[in-house]
Amino acid sequence: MATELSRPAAEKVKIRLKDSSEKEYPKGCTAFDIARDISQRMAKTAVAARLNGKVVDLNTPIYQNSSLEILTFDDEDGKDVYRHSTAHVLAQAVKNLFPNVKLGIGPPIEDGFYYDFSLPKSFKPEDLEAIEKEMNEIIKKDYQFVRHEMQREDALEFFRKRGEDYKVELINDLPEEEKISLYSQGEFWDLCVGPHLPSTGRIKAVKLLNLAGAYWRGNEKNEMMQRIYGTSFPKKRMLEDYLKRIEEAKKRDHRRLGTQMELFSLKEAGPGFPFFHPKGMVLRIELENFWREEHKKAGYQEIKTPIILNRTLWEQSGHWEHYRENMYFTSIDGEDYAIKPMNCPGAMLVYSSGQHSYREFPLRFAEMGLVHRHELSGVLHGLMRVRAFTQDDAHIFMLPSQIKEEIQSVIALVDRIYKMFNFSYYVELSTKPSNAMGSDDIWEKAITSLKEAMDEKEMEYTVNEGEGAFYGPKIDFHLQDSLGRTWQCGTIQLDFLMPEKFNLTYIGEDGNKHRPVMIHRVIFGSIERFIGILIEHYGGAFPTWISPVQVRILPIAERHLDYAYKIRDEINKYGIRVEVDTRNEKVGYKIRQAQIEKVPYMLVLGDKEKENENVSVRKRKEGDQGSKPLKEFLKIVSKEIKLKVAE
RNA sequence: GCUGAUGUAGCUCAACAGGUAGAGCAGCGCACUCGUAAUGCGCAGGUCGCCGGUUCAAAUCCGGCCAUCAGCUCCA
Repeated sequence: MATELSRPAAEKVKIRLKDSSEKEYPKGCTAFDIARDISQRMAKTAVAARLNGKVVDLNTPIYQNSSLEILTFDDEDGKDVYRHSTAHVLAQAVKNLFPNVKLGIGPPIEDGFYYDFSLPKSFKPEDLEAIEKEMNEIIKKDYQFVRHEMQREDALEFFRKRGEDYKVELINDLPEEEKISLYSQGEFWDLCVGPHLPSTGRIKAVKLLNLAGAYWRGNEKNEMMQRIYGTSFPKKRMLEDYLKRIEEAKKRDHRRLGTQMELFSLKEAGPGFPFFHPKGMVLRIELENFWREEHKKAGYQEIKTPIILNRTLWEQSGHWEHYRENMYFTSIDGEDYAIKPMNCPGAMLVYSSGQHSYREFPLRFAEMGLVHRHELSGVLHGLMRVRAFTQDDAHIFMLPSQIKEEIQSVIALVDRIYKMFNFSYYVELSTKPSNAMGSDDIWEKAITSLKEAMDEKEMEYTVNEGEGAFYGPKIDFHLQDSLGRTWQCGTIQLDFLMPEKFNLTYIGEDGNKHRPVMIHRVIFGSIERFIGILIEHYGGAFPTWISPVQVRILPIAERHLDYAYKIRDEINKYGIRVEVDTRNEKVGYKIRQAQIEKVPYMLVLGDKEKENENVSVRKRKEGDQGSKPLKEFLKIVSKEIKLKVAE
């Protein structure tokens, strides 16, 4: 094909490249030809191409004037093609080793790929090694990935004959007019839209990571398949770096750090019911104090509602019908009671215990409410997913005309609080679920309000169809843990239904009774989950203002203990959390301990300091800061704490 | 809840092929009195997740349950 390029061809096509330069190529040339024309390096690193906006195989012939971008592993789409092709190699390897396996699907995902298989015997971890070896054989053979298009009936017949029931189901579900495409490499054929790498040999480093069950098509009513996860890279070194990164991330795991730093613990005695230890409590109380300050400033009033309430209330709120599966129950004097899974009904009762005027609106009731939810045993995860947690809740009652502005002010509060910790977050809009109460009209109205509020602020968000609460749509704020898994923290839910159910009213300008609109919202989400995220975000090295121990005094020898205690008492007077390492150890040892425990400030005290009434300051990140008068140190630390400096 | 894996001292992990448990760190004691990431010696610490079975003998083999981990489903 290289010769074709140099041969004068009758017909040419104009190709506009990524740098918006334009060049002519013979009609029918491929993206790969053009990559080769650009540079040797480009030809080597190219994995696929974007032709007029669509990602295609490198060997796709081009017959029309087009815009073309050569994709490499560094492009997100290129990465997907690379991993997707690796998934096909995985499927081929499994098929070679276990010929009676049935294939599910095998897409690329963030950081890798997976493939779902159905096989009577279950894969053992040892099998992964054998499969990986087989994959490397397939890579070595450098099979071409070849695209084939088939008539629907032929494709159905093809997979039926091979006993690939899942593929048959997939084809049957494809729209009538859709072209059916298959890809083959060597003997292996798979239903696939593509695109793919030119050949298996392009895959340079593969690693199978783990094994898990996954329901066919993500539906728990379907049979469970065996999913193999893996990843691949164009360089061995990149794979090693990736694996190292995972290892490092595991060291930041809040469950591990939480134990090490004595923040909290989880016991068999109470699965999903975390125990907070003194140091974890310090962190928690600091967060709550901060939260109270911010909410007072933002015009919220705090309330507290009971944990246990009568069944009739839950019937009224709709929880009995829509949320019973997740609730715990008890009985008192022969009557049914429920342990609250949400705070809203309590807040409704507070609202309805008096008359309200439109002049009070928006009326903001905040509540640190402890809720219990029966989560499935398999989903429990440290502090991130528990069965009892404290929501930093609020219920805001207002006029319909105040919706947009109020939602925007909650969004602003979320943003302000998250920024305190340098969190980056992403936002989802969740719409009407299948078990919802209320009419489509009301839902439509609520969803539109949320959209408008966000669009006006030019926020980026994705829409999560059918994932709203049963009483209203919501805006969700997601934060990431150390492994990049995301957890929903903040949420803003617009509710026209609860006020209806509880017959809430306010007296309007006209002197008549009207129905208020309500917002449910949390910012931390749950204090427990938020603390989990915080631990992983900072790797345990918290900003000074929330550090359980802010200053540790390290006396050099026993004779410096008295001076250490004197300094400690002095620091204590400033409300700074300080402790003395009284152990009879060398200073290097004490420093190591304090470093491991991520104490922000260490004060080394010996003869020199005692003599000059000084302290030697060491910061956990910067190291030795030299010695200075205590007063000066106090000034620096107090200011850092007061301003809540985030590192 | 489902699939797979794991469960031994406060923590991290050993104990080959059944013969009633061992190390490092942490803790405690003693000596050293020390200057910015581990001083030395000694002591103590275990219902081997729980229940049952096989066996002369079970941490080890088998069954049930519980918890944890990864993922699926679900959610703050």
